[in-house]
Amino acid sequence: MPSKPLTPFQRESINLFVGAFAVLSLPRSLGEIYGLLYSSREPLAFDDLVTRLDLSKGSVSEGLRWLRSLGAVKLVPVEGSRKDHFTAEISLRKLAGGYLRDRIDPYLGAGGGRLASLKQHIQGEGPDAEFQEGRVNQLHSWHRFFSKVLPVFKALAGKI
Amino acid sequence: MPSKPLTPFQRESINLFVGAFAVLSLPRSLGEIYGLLYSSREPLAFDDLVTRLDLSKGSVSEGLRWLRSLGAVKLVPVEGSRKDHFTAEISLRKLAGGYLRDRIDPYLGAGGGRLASLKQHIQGEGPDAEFQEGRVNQLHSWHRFFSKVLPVFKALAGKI
DNA sequence: ACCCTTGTTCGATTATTTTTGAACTAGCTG
DNA sequence: CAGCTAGTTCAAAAATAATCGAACAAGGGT
Repeated sequence: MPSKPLTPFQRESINLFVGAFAVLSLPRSLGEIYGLLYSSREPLAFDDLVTRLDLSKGSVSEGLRWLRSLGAVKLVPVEGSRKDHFTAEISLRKLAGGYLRDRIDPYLGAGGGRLASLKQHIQGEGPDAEFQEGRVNQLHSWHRFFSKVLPVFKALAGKI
Repeated sequence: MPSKPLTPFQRESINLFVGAFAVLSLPRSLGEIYGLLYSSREPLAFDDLVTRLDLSKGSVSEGLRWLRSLGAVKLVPVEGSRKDHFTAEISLRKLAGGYLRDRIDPYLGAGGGRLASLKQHIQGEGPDAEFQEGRVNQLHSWHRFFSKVLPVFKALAGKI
């Protein structure tokens, strides 16, 4: 029995975020949780999420863990309740920043090492070796590009 | 029987691209195909990909279709062969542009409509309605942000 | 016209990811 | 301390996605 049915505004918001999360290949349950929190004025308790979204406790627990580690959801204390309550983080800086930090930065960070290793494996003579060097150089310039652009992106997101 | 074993340089390149594709949650086979083409000086025929990567014809066919539709791989004519031959597109502008065009732009493009629809569903009185309007306004500003920043990103990628 | 060779399509299979649910831990509360 | 309530964990189930492979076009070449 859903304790309190979702409002149309909440349902639409949830759809919108489910879609946005899907663009990043993230599971539906994350979009639902974030979407409901985003469209709710009051912080919601753990089991509001379970009952109103009709998800299992397990999904909500893991979903919240993921969203919190990203910085997309905050735990807020609620007067007179010992339940955990949550709200959506609505700073684009933190949302986008968290995603980039968790998913992109690690790969980019390891990129330098990977490129050095790739360079080790250049082999052959003449045109072959030159071709391979050209590729490695290009990968370096891609790496530099992303290393410069992503921080700028984060900074711009902070202006919103 | 693998016709011609992969060179260490090719194996490393493939790993690198498998990882990069994984960051975007794209399947391993796409990374393998792109990685091998990227690290091969000569265009490769369809069944070079099949035998050297040990993938099925089906996977290679669908993988190439996907990569081509993105603009990441080009079909090139090869003198005296009626087989299709392929090379990697190495312009970052085209790679990133193709990905954004296919995966992000459609969502962003539909975003305007979705937001208008969300606005329709605002309901309630006083603080509730104000809260919901606030959310819709914020979503609009996020939408504007991405609509401005992504083209700039594409333009910058063209400089590489 | 009839074979090859080349590549595509698409249902079946396999692998991976997501979700569930039940057992468990933590720690308040009376 | 016993009994609740709140939330986590993790193995199993369900759902989804990726890959395979056999049947099928398309279009030369002889």
